[in-house]
Amino acid sequence: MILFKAAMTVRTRFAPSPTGFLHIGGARTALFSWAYARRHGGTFILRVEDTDVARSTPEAVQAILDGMRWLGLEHDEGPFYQMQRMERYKAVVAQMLAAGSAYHCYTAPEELDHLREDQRARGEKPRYDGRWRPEPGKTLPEPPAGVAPVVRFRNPLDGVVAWDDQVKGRIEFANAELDDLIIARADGTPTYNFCVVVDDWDMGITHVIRGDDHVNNTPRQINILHALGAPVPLYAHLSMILGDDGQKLSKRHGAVSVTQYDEDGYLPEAVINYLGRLGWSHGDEEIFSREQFVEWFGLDHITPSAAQFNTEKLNWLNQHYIKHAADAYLASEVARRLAWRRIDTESGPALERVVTLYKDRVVNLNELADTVEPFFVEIHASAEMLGTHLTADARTALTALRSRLAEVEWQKPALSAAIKETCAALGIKMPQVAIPLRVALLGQPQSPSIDAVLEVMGRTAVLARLDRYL
RNA sequence: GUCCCUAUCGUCUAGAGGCCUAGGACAAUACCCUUUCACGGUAUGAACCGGGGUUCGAAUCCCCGUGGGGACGCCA
Repeated sequence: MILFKAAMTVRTRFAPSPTGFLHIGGARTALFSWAYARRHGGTFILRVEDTDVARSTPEAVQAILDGMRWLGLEHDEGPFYQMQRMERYKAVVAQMLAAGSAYHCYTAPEELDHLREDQRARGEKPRYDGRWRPEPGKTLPEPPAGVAPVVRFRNPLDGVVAWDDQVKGRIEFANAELDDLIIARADGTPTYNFCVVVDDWDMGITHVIRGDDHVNNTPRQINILHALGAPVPLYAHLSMILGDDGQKLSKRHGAVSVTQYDEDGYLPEAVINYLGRLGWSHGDEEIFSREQFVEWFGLDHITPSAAQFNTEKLNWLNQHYIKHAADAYLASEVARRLAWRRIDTESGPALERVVTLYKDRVVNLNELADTVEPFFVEIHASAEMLGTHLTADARTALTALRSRLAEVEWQKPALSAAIKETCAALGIKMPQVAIPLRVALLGQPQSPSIDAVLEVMGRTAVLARLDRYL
């Protein structure tokens, strides 16, 4: 059987409006759209919905692009900017006006406000009453002089609009619930619901994957598509992501940029994995790479209900990815972070070796940078720490150890033996020398295996640091 | 108010009428490992919102409540 591949090619899009950074909810929507296109060998399109001139900014566009790049969600086409497609929208509006599927409305905004107030007072759903809608046999009011009209879509009066939502199942709306929405403002600029329809049509979008706050827009968009004689794409509405506290995420409450996760020490692999698992599942699978996710991803098995963000689980994944990351990769991440602190990692022990020591002991990259830092800067234990750990007995032990360290072969087994011999000679236990040694070298009583620390730090640095206290 | 969506452990979820004594993961607790702190391992507690149906049988299907969310803009 021969299939028309071109006709079946999946085309998805991510269409953020540049009024702020890319937050976690938008990132998941982008991830799912991207993954769906990748899964089916399709095309992923980035479209910037910047028709709200008052609130859109170039900085926000850049922030979104940065977020996408950090997550590794590369688009195949675009970014397209709606502001650059004005001519096309205006042409379609003119076409609809000519065809009678849209009409001019001269109702002033204040009049609309009154109308809505009255309707609410009566317990009705606020909506435009169709006073300028042309009907056979109906006499329209005389257009007021000097008033620029808006253009409204002539929505069907009865019947239902329905679609099989790919995540929520069949959804139906009675046309009677829908009013005639404005598709072009008085100044001639088109509005959101209209631009989306024209763009999705022009760009050949086959699957609209977006946030579930758009469910109510869908029937209107479908009606416009019908009026235009355009094909109706498949819709998949993703439920929202709630904050860690179960509250809705908003700019004022909890919403942060995905790039903030970078600054906070998260690996993009961990964020992708976490987001992929939030609201989607593949049986009991918890840990999967970006590639594995793409291979498994589908629109079925997406949860229709809202999900609460859980930082603990993200941390767990981040820890996992750090533990399993290549040392060179980790070293470059840590170097970048230490550079933020103006710490030079070029001199001193090989960063990769230090990172190896700590990678399975931390949950994020900043913490890794914290633990690695003492290897590259002169650190001094606090007076309290010294008082507690560098007692007279401890100094005696360290002095004894120092003479062995001065000549021992600088390899873990020999270093370990030197410590054990010192303990045996003095009749003390391991911790009695290992802990003061940690404090002297790193300024803190915990560290990985002390022999490993010695080996990586190097003889010169170890002896120099010890001598400060002996 | 009206319309739309939604409901399994604290959290993310598995579950497509019998496989469910409801599984996994995070988190929690306990123990083990250990030169410290972690890591790791083992174990334990923890859920089908309520009420009606349908059916021999319901976490799964239907209806009604209730809770939660979204929308009702010349915002997107």
